[in-house]
Amino acid sequence: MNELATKYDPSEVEDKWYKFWEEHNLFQSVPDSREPYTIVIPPPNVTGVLHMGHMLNNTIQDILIRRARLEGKNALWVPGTDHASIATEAKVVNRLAEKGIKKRDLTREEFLKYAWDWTHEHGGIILKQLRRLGASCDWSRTAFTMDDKRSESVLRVFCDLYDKGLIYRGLRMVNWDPKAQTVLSTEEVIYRDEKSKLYHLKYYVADADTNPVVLSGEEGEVVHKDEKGYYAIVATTRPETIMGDTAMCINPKDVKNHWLKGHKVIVPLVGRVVPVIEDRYVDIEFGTGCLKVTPAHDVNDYALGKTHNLDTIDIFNPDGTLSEAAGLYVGKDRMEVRKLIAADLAAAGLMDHVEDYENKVGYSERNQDTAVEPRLCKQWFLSMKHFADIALPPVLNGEIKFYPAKYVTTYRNWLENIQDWCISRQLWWGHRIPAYFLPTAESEEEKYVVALSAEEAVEKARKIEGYENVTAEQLTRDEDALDTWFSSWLWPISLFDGINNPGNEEIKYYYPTCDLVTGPDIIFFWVARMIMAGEEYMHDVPFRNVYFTGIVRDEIGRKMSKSLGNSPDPIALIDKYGADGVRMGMLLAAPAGNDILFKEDLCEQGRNFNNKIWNAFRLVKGWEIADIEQPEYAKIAVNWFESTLNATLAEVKDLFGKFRLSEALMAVYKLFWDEFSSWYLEMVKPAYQQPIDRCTYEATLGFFDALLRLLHPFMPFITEELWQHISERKDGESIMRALLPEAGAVDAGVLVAMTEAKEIVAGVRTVRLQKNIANKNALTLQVIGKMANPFGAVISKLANIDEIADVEAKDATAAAFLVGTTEYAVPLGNNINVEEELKKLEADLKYYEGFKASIEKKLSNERFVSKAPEAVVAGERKKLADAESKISTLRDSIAALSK
RNA sequence: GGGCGCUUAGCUCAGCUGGUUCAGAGCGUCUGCCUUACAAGCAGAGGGUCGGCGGUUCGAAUCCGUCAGCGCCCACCA
Repeated sequence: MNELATKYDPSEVEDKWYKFWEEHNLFQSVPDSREPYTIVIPPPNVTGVLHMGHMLNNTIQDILIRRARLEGKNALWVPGTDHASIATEAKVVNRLAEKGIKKRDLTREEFLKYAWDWTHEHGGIILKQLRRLGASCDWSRTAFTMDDKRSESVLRVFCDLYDKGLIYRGLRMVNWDPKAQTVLSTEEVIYRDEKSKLYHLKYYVADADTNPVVLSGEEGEVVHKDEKGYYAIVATTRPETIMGDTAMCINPKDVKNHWLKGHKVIVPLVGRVVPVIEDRYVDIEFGTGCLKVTPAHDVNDYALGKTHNLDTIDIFNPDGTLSEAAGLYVGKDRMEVRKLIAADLAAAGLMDHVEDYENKVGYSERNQDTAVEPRLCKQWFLSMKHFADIALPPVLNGEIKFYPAKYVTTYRNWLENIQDWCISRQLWWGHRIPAYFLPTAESEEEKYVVALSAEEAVEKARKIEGYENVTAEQLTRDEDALDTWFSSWLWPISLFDGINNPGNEEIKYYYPTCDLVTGPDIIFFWVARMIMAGEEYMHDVPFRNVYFTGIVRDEIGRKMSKSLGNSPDPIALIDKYGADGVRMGMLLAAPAGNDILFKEDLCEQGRNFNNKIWNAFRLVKGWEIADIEQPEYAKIAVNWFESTLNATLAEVKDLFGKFRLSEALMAVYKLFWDEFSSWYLEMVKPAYQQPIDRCTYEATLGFFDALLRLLHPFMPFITEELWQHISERKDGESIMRALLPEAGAVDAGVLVAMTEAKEIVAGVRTVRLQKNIANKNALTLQVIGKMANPFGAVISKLANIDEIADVEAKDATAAAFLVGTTEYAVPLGNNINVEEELKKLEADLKYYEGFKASIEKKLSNERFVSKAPEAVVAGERKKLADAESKISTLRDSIAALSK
C-alpha cells in the first residue's frame, strides 16, 4: 500500500462505490423477519435542484439509515418527489410565457401536457444529485405524489372524508393570490412588517344639508367641520378599497364620535351614501375611532357586514385589477390605484392627512412579492376539529417525540387554535377534485356529487331526485385541484399503498416509519397533517421521532437564498471536498434544531479528517509483519485502546438515541484522531524500518475495521474504500452489510492510568519544547518517591525516556512538573535556567496556596460541614490534603534550587 | 398583543435533576517543528469574574425574580 498517494482523492472512489452499492442492491429493502427501520424522504419539489437545506436534511437521513443498517435492522429509505402544485404550475406558466403562450389560451389538457413534459424533462434532477451525496435510498421505490398510486390514494381519501362529512364546500373569506390566481390556506400566507402609509380620509356627513347635524353637546365629542360641511375622518392603509365601502363603523361607547350616530356619510370620490353603524369591534383608540367597512375585502369587515346586514361589493378582478363594480380606475392594478387614488383624494380635498405607518401585510408563501388579497369565494374545506383531536394526544403523550422538544408547544398551540383547511386551489397541476356538478338553473343552488370516477358520479347523481336520467356528459367535473399538502400528508401511508390496499404486507411491515427528518417550517404544513392522516387511516402514528433540522444560514447568519447569492452550489462543494467531507462539514455545525451557520472551512475540516483516516491507513498497511514477541508497550496500548473504543461505542450509541448527531460525530472524530492516531498508533508504531509483531498488527487492523464501521454512517465512501482494503473481501461484500462493533467492557482503571501516563508524556514534551531538546535525544525521568503509573513502557517510548528512576530528591538541575500529587523531573545537566525555573515554581506555589486557602475557608464553615453531604465534605478534605502535598513538594523544589 | 427560546473562550456550541468528568469541546490564535503515515500535518501553550442586578442555599453557569439585548412562532386592530 505504500504506493498510495499521501493525499486522499475522493473523486476516484466515490462514483465507484456508489455504483457498486447500487449494482449489489445494497439500498434495497423487502419485508423480512428483521426489525424494520424506515424513513420516508420529505419529497423535494419535482423540478427543484439541490440546495444546502437538502444537503443537511439528507445527510442526516442517510446517517440514520446507514447506522440502522449497521445495527442489523432492515433499513429502508424511500425517495420521491412532490408535484408542488403551485410552485411547479408557476414555473410552467413562466416557461410558456417565454414562448409567448398564455395559460388562459390553452385547454386544461394542453396545459397539463406542457406540465408533464416539463416534469419529465427537469424532474428528478434532485434525486440524481442526492446520489452524489451518497444517499442510500431504495431507488427502486422512487415515488411521485402525482403518480398513479399516489393519485388514487388522494382521490380515495377525498371521497372518504367527504362521505364522513369532514369535507365541505362553502363561501368564505379566503386568501387570494392574485398572481397565481388561486386561493391559499392560512398557513401559506406569511406576514411581513411593512412601511406603509396611513391615509386619513374625509367622509362627509350626507344628511347635513337637509337635516343639519344636531350636536349632542356631550363632553368629549370631536366634530370636524369645514366649509363643505361636517365630516368624519377615517384612517385606512388601503384607500383603493373605498369603492367597496358599504358602511362606516364607530364604537357605540366612543364619546368623541357620538355625533355621528344614526347619520349617513358619503364615501369620498365614490359619492356613495353609506350608513354609520355601531359595533364594539371598533377600537376607540385607533385613529379617529371611525372605521370604513369593506365587507368584500377584509376579514373583519366581512364579519361586520354579516352582523349588520351590509351589501358586499367586490371591486377586484381575480388578477388584482379593479373590476367594473369599482366604477373607478377599472382595469388598473390595486397597487397602482392606491397611488392614484391617494393623489386624487388629496386633489379633491378629501384627504385630511397622511402619516407613515408600519403594519403587517400578508404575502403568498410561494410568490413572496405578491400581497395576498382577502376575497370572498366558494371553496372546498376540510373540517379540522376532528383532526386536531386525534393528532394532539400522540405528541403530548410522547408516542411521537420531537427533537428538540420545544416544538411540542408550537404544535399544540397550532392544533388548539386550528382553522379549517382550505384544500382547493384554482390550479390545473395537481389532483383534480373528484366533485361533479349537476346541471342546474342559474338561480338554483349548485348541486354536486363526489365520486372516485365519472361513472360512479353518474350513478350517484341518478339517485338524486330529478336527475334520474342524467348522463355523464351533463356532469361537469370541478376544475380545481387540491392543495399539494393534501397529497403529501398521506406520504408515509401512500408510499406503501396503504390507502388503496389497506393491510397489505408492506404497509404492515414498514408502518409506522421510525424517524422523520425535516425543517420546522413545515411542522404545520406537513408534520402535523401526516399525524392526522396516520391516525385517521392507520389508527397509528406515522413515525416515532421527528428530528427538526435548523435553517442553513451563511456565516453572518443570513438565510441562504438565490436572490442573495450566498448559497454555495452543493455539487461544486462535493467536487471540491468530496461527499464525505461535505457531509461532515454539514453536520459539524448542526446540533438539532439550531440554525447552522455554514462556512466552507467546515467542509475543509471534513476533508482533512478524510485525509487523516487515509494516512493512518497508509501507515498501518505499510508495516512489515514478523512473528516476534509483542513488546510490553504494545500490550498496554492494545489493552487500553480496547477500553477506549468500547467507551466511545457506548457514548455514540447514547448520542444517537438522543439525536445528537454532531456530538456523536465529534466523539468519533476525537476517537480516531486523538486516541487512535495520535496516541495508539504512536504507541504501537515500530521503530524505523523495523517490523511489527503479528499480534499487535492484527489487533490494530481489528481496531481499524471497527473504527471504519463506526465512521461509515458519517462518511460512507472513504470507509468503504478502506474497509475493502483491510483484508480480502468476497465478491459483493460491503461495509454496508457489516455490523457495528459491540461495545464490550471498559476497564476504568486502565483509562485513568493512561490519562495520567499521557500527562506525564506531555510534561516531558513540554520540557523538551521549553529547553529546546530534540525528541531524538533520550532523557531520564526521575520520579520523586515511587513510580506508581503502570504504563512506564509507553511513557518511555512516547517521551523517549531511557530510564525511569525512582529518587528521593531530584537533581538540582532538573526541570520538574506535577502530575496528580507526584512530582516528575527531567535532569538537564547544565541546561537549566535556575531563575526561570524558580519563577515557574513560585507561580505554582502561589496558585496552590490560594487554592488551599479557599478550601480551608470552606471547611471551616460550620454550616458547610454540617449540611453538605458527607461525600462532598470528604472530597474537599481530599482536595486539601492533595494541595498540601503539592505545596510541600513545591517548597522542597524551591529550596533545593535556591541553594 | 400572546407564546417559546437564546445570551458560557476570538467564532460555533456542550454543560441533565445545584457540590471532582465545573468552568469544557471543535475551529481559530500563539510558540516550536518539513521527526520517512499525514504541513490537509506533529508537539506544546495561552484564552471566559458563564449578559446585568437582586434573591434562595452551607454552596449557583445550573433554581427563582427582574432588567437589557437577540431570535423564532402565532394573532383580523383598520
